[in-house]
Amino acid sequence: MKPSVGIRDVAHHAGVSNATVSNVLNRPDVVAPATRQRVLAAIEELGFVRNESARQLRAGRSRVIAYVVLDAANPFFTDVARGAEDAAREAGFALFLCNSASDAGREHEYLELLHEQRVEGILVTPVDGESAQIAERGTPVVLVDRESTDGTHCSVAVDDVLGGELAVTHLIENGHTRIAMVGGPLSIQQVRDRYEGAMRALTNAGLPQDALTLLETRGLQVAEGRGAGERLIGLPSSRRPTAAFCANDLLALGLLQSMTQQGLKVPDDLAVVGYDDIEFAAAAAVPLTSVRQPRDQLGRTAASLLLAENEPDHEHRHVKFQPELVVRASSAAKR
Amino acid sequence: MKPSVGIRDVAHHAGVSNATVSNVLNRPDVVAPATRQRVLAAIEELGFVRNESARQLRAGRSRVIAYVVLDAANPFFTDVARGAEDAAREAGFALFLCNSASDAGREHEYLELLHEQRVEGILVTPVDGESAQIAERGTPVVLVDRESTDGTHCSVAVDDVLGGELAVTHLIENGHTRIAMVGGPLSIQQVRDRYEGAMRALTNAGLPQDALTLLETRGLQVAEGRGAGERLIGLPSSRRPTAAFCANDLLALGLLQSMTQQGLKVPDDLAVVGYDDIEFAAAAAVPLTSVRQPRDQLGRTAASLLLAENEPDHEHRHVKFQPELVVRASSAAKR
DNA sequence: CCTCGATGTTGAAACGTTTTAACGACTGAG
DNA sequence: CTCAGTCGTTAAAACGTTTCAACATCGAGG
Repeated sequence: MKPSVGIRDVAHHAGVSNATVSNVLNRPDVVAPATRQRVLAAIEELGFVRNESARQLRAGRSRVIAYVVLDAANPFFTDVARGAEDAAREAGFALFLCNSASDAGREHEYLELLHEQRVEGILVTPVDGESAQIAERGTPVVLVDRESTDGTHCSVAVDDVLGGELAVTHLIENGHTRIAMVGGPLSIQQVRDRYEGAMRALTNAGLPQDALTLLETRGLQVAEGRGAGERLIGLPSSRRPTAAFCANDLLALGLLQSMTQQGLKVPDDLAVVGYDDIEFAAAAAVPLTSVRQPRDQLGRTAASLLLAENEPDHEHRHVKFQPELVVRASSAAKR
Repeated sequence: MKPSVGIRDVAHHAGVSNATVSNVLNRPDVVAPATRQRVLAAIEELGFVRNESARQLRAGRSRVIAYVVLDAANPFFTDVARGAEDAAREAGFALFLCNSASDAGREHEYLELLHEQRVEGILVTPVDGESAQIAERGTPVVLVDRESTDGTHCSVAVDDVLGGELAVTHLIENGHTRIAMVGGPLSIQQVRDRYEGAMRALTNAGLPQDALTLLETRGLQVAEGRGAGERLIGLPSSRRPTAAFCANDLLALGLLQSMTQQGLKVPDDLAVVGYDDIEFAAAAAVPLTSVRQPRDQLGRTAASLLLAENEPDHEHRHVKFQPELVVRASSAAKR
């Protein structure tokens, strides 16, 4: 471990004061070119690396924002993150990604750490409905892909109820009257909303509530989708739904996989609709019908709102985007 | 903006000294239960959040490590990250993810920032071959999925040459003698190594070097795979390769997509082998033959090596795992 | 009654920056 | 020759913690 060269070592080595070195680092224009050269040379020679902790402690501001993501393995979130990063970077900030992996405990730990780090702001797609966890602690927080219930934060969301409605309406129009909704746990708001939308579609079409069966999963990963598929296959074909609406594309892909594995045809034996329209949806075994969300915009907007929080007369805003149904082979009309 | 309550406010409010508050935070056992309660109450009441910058400045250590990833949208890397995070968390560290998005500039910026932040250590899957960028700057660095050329860092890698060899040998055994290698840019070492392995397979089989055509792409994303597919389709079928080895699964999925879109059959018109065996490979339009890497272990091992760097008598180590071919429908034997 | 060790608490000195007000040296105008 | 204004540089005071040696207090053992 090197004895850690500091700004004063550089100063001494270049024959100037600490203040001048600091100026070279932060306001290069204010220091005479000759001196600047000398200082830069010293920095280079000593291998000086500015200590961000000290800088931040004194200067009071940080140069990073963070995004606590629900599941880093879900391409939907990495796409959102990408949008957020682009916006952040344009404003001169770096973005750190944290993965809560749908675990409320982890989420809490990360949020706590980020608050302590005094990052400039935090984006978060929370695990559970209670945004109580996400209390105001001095650092601006923006909710992503989730509407702020109590108005204590800005939020950027997509109308998930509408999304669910679009999906199931589409299935109904294709002649399905026995439909499964695959998703869970219901503690995740996105799942609840999409379910609600699905029910609304039934009502609109004059179908009974029990036309839709909820097949609750423990998570939103591919493996859970496969599990749901096995449960579906286990049903006698007379009672088996003819269509499934999945709360996200990972579930849908898993479902698809177990169907083809068991020799059932999609969409003939089971029509499938996913959610998010991730890039892999189009490349799936059967190209997946899905509800598309404006991922990039979601991220960009979230970052913008976050960075606007420091403005003097800030009012919390709630932006809501509209989803869009993308029809592909997995939900072709019933014969 | 709250006037930011500090440790001394808490101390004053609880009628103790700063030192005691600090003790409550860091060595709860050393302070009398009654006092501890009083301090905790004060913390709660004032909404105190410890300032990590100050803590780190004084204490000299950080509680986070970071992973600078080549492409956060590639599930391969998020899986590696997951392994690294698990290992880190077991050792009491948090993991921050940074996305270089295959951009050397971004990578450099993130590394610089992380050095300045004095994180406990950095994992990185570097963009280009020159690990010169990743100079020693006082913070331990471990190379992930890339072998350290000059031995200045620990590294954890998978034998990519062998992987390429496995893939192409498999194709040759299935009767293919006109093979395309899809991948790029060649500045990425993984691509070069896999290419080298592919060539070696030719040699082993006694095939001429020109049995393998390199179809260089600008990146390793799905879209690039689609592009490569279009280029392949443009060839007269007499000269078109009968098999393609893709440098990763994203490319393979894109390739697959453009094939089916143009009505070409996989594997009949074109056999396809991918690399990484990401979860989506098995769920693809045609289940993808792929070279599997031990993603989770890669991450776990990398984190372990990183955390071991602080040991007094540390020697840089280079761990190399073996890849494994997973055969699926996309490369079924030639008729 | 004195001494000793154990137990809790504390004052003050760091940690490495940024920032502010002040300083001296010039320059050109009056 | 003075004065005002620039320009470049600097000393010193923060920023909010952790840590360390020192200090009370108290009960037990002699």
